[in-house]
Amino acid sequence: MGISVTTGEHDYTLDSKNRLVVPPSYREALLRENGPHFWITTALGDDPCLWFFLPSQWEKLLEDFNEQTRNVKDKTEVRKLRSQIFGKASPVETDEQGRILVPHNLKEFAKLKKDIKFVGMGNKAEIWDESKYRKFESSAHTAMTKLAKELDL
Amino acid sequence: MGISVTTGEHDYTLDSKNRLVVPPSYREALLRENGPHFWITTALGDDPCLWFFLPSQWEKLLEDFNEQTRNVKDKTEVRKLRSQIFGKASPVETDEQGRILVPHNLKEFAKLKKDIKFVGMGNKAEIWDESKYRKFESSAHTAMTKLAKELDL
DNA sequence: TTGCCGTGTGGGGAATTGTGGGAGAAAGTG
DNA sequence: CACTTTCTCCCACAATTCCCCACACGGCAA
Repeated sequence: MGISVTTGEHDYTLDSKNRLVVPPSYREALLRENGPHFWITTALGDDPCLWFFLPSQWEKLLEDFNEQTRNVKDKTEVRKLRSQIFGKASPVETDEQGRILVPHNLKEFAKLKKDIKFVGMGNKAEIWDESKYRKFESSAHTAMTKLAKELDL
Repeated sequence: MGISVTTGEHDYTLDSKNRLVVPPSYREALLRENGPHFWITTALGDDPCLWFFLPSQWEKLLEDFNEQTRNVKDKTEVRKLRSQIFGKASPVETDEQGRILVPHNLKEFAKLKKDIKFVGMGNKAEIWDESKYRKFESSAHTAMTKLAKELDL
């Protein structure tokens, strides 16, 4: 399946009505999947960004989650995790101009201002406030440089 | 099977007459199911919140309950659980503005004040007092971060 | 060049949604 | 019985959301 679709950086602006353009390649991919809508949610790690999925990518995430939590004995823990995944996620459709509406709580979570980075990651996309992304990128770069030295590549 | 309906966080206020708005997507789902009403009851486990169901979700809960308690030896415990879930359950209809009336005992159980979080969980929704939910959320988030690393998401 | 199309950005206005309150009906109380 | 309280069915209204339309810009083909 086309990993080529979900790569690359895209610069957009979040307007006063919280609308955000989805890259054309994603819209085409949605059509190819006959999907009804995208999925958007908070990042599950430590990064203050949002995750954005095609239907197939979202299904995959759910499968992985079910797989991983299948043999957890204490189901209250699993319920907590469910609340993180489902509780934050929203299905989003594009308008005629190819824009989605970013839910308030997600905009809040990722501290999105006006300038937005849309970053393809293969199995998902990430949505970043542009200034936050620059900081993250540079720190990621130094960490990577460090690792590169140790790896003797 | 539209799991897509019951997701996301929704902020509402419980008014002086114990009325609470149901998110529009749930109302639409009820119409699609030709259902007469929603179901509301106390949560199982330790969480001081309410559970809220579409008719189809309620049916599913019934089945799952019977299924999973079939080979429990101590039937007294099963009866207690059953009365906990089904005994306190109420069918609830929306008024013209899309609000349900929260039963006294349930409001009491979940310690609901004014600010309410309505949280979709895929197979149900949870109704939380907003301040209680914030605490629960932070503990859930750390658990999720841990899992995210293990899952390599 | 000129015209056309896809794309990104903005805005107006109608429709929906969320919140509150009033008046009468029903139910509980002395 | 009278009287108070609680419900229930309305109505009102502000805020938000949704559905269009407008337009600038750039690539591309005739």
